[in-house]
Amino acid sequence: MSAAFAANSHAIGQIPQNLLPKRERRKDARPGELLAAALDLFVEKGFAATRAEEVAQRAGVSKGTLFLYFASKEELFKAVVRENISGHYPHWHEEMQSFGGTTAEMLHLCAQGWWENIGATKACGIGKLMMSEGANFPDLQRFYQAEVIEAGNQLMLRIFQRGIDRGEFRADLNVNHLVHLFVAPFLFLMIWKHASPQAGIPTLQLDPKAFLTTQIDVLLGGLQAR
Amino acid sequence: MSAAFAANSHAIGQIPQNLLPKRERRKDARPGELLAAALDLFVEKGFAATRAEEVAQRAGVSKGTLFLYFASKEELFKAVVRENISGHYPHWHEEMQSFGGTTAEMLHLCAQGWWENIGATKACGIGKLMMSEGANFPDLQRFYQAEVIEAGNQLMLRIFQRGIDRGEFRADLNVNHLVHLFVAPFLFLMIWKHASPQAGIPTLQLDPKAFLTTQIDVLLGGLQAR
Amino acid sequence: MSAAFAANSHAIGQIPQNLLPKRERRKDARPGELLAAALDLFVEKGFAATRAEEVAQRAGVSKGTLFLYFASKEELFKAVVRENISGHYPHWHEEMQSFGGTTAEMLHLCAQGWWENIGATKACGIGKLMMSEGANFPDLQRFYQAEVIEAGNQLMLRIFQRGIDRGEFRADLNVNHLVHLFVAPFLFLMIWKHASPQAGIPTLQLDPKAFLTTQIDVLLGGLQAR
Amino acid sequence: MSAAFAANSHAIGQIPQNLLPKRERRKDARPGELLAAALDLFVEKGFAATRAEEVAQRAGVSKGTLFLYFASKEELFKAVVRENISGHYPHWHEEMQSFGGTTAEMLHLCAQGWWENIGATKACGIGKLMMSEGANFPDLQRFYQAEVIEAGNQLMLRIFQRGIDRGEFRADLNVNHLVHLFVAPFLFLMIWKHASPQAGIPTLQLDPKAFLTTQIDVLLGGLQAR
DNA sequence: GATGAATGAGACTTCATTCAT
DNA sequence: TATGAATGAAGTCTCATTCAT
Repeated sequence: MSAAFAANSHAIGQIPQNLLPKRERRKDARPGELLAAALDLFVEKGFAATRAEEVAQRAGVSKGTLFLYFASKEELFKAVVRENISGHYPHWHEEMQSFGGTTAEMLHLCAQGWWENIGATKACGIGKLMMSEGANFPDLQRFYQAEVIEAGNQLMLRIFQRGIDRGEFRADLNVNHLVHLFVAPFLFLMIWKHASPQAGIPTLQLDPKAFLTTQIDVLLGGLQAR
Repeated sequence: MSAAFAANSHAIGQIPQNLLPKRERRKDARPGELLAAALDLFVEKGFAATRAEEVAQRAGVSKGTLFLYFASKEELFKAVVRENISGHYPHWHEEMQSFGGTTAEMLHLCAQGWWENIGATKACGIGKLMMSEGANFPDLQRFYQAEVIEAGNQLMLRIFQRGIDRGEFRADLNVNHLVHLFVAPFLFLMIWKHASPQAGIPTLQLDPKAFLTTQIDVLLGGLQAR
Repeated sequence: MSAAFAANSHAIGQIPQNLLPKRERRKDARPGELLAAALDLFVEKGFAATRAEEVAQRAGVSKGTLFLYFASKEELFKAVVRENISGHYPHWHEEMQSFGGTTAEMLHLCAQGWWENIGATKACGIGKLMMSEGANFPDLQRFYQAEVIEAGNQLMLRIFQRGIDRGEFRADLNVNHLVHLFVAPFLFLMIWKHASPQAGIPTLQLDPKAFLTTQIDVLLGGLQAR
Repeated sequence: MSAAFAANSHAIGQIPQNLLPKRERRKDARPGELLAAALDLFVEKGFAATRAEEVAQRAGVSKGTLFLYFASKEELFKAVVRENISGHYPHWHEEMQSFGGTTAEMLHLCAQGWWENIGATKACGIGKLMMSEGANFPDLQRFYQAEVIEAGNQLMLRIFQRGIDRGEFRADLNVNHLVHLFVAPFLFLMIWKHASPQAGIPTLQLDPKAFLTTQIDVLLGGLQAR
């Protein structure tokens, strides 16, 4: 197992299309091109400062075409979030269901999967964006809270519950708190990544994967059923 | 010494005005009220999302008055930065010049001063704001880089140089790197403070002053001339 | 006679097609389906508010197909007008030419034909539409004026002239005025029909055919050559 | 009494301002100028076809200024309706309260007031506009229904009730129906007025005030308590 | 100095129309 | 012939900035 856990990198729901007639291929490719351009620009400039026309231009289409595929700038953003973040969840959930190893292994695979699919990619910038601008776009804030945060927490909740149910973890701890503890280092990495490039922040040398591994090991140390 | 180092809290350049006739006082107070309102709103909503009129309203004046004192929204922001961050530098520089203790003590006082004047105040949000929005406002980015980051680094550079010159610190290390190492925990606190309230970031219990003390002690441990 | 006068209801220029192979039939039916959909929507929502795509959808074809048959939305509207209003004129003209009865009978048959083919159908809404929106679409206004109003008036003119020529009507009246007098009740019915459903207009019980009959009889009373 | 009933023609809530400093006067005059321009254009071209910028231009101001006074095109329309139609209601209501004559006289004065303040003015076009375009702007439709139609009906309801209560009118009739009967000729005039100028509608000579008088007399004939 | 009315560039969004397939 | 993806002009609305008073 597990290879798959971490390896469906990008291209959620994208199919090789080299056999389709060109027009058709174009049609199917458009949303992807637009989503890619939008991800770039949203992460680069923020939501408010990204102009719809610029997204279209970068995707090589006209302004009108963008609105052909996405009803509004906010819907475009939601699609970017689904494509790059919450779209991974169902797959991760399946992986988890069919996983045979220990729950500790599972948590490490989660970390690896997250890093490879989100942490190390531009998708990571979306989290930072929501922190900066969320308050100005309540609809997006609600969407992100529900579709990314809550849903993500649910995913983790099940894993910790599995650990408890199988007797691997102590049963006397609040599972929600465990989730928060587990998630904290991921959030830290998200911030750290996007704080760096800009305003003169010094190196703060850090190997993210090693960092995550350490954090999880520490957590697991405290979780082990005696 | 030192009390002054940490205690010029707010109101840089503001004079107690309770003795002036009311009309006069109001007039002189205007820019201060505007700067306070602007700080609040910039930190709360970001630079782009803060409307000039709202700043004026919160300061109890009209939009026109704002532009009477500040040529543009960007200039207003610069003034806020000067008032709340770089405005401290000359004073800190003087403190440093006249300081009689060890350089290690000096660094601890720096940390304390920073925390009390910036870290614990709204000014802290400006750093986060520059990280989020800096890229969209190159002029501000340049200004902040020069007036806050470079100037701050110069300040620290002189302190470390003093330590080396006085034989307190090892002389075989790159002083710039030392500055970066020293500054990193401050940046971390800045991020940590502004990451919390919003999108589901968990508590991450942390006593900032103790955290800074520890970080500096660790650094000093490695710096001590043998 | 006369049956024909009143009975070519809809489907001007439409041919029974049940014997053709399906593909062919569809092809030829296209414009008719589009015209029907367009009539519905124009009457329902007005000219400006009717979107071309919606017309196409309701006709079960794509937007492109609509523009294959009609060069523009305005041309589509003109075609609707021809199909449903002015398209009747040639036929009515022929009826008139070959009609053997009195001119008074003729006028009553006109009223009946108008009511059955226009007044009682959706076509009636086109008149109201031109009253509401005509001013915003000068090209349509001109077209309607010429093709529907002027041409219709010509038709009536000939009838009244026939009455005069045949000594049935007084010869000392301005024929144009007679036409206007005759047409007024038709306009009234057009307005009345489309004013009702909406903004609180009360029932105003009215039997349109009886109303027309009465109006014409009154007119004829004044027209009779002594 | 009664003069006032019919004579507050236009200028609801407008005060002679020749004594105010020019700037102030300007400020207060703007909304009125914009409302006048908007009334003209809405009646002339309809709601959808009227561009905000055109309204501003005709009022001699810029696009931005319009939105300074009216939050949206729909709000502008509502303000036009209030200024020209429902704004009269409170005054009419007071007139009615303090009126000493018979209810029949009252109804005639209503008709006169309506004709002078609405029927004979551009305000009359608003009714026609709502009939044509209301369906496309549900929010306006609701507003108009509540603020103009329902409120107007309430006004009339009280009058008829007064007639019944004072024994002037038969008590065995549904008062709502009476209101509808009374209102019908007003609606007819509204339509009639706006049907004429455009698509070649013939003269249909009609003296509106005489028409209203006749209609009301007929109604009163049927209403008289025996 | 202070005001706040006025401006207009610029953003999002709609939709008739085109055109490659 | 039929499609439907693509376009871009045009419309509504926002807001930093100006300026007469």
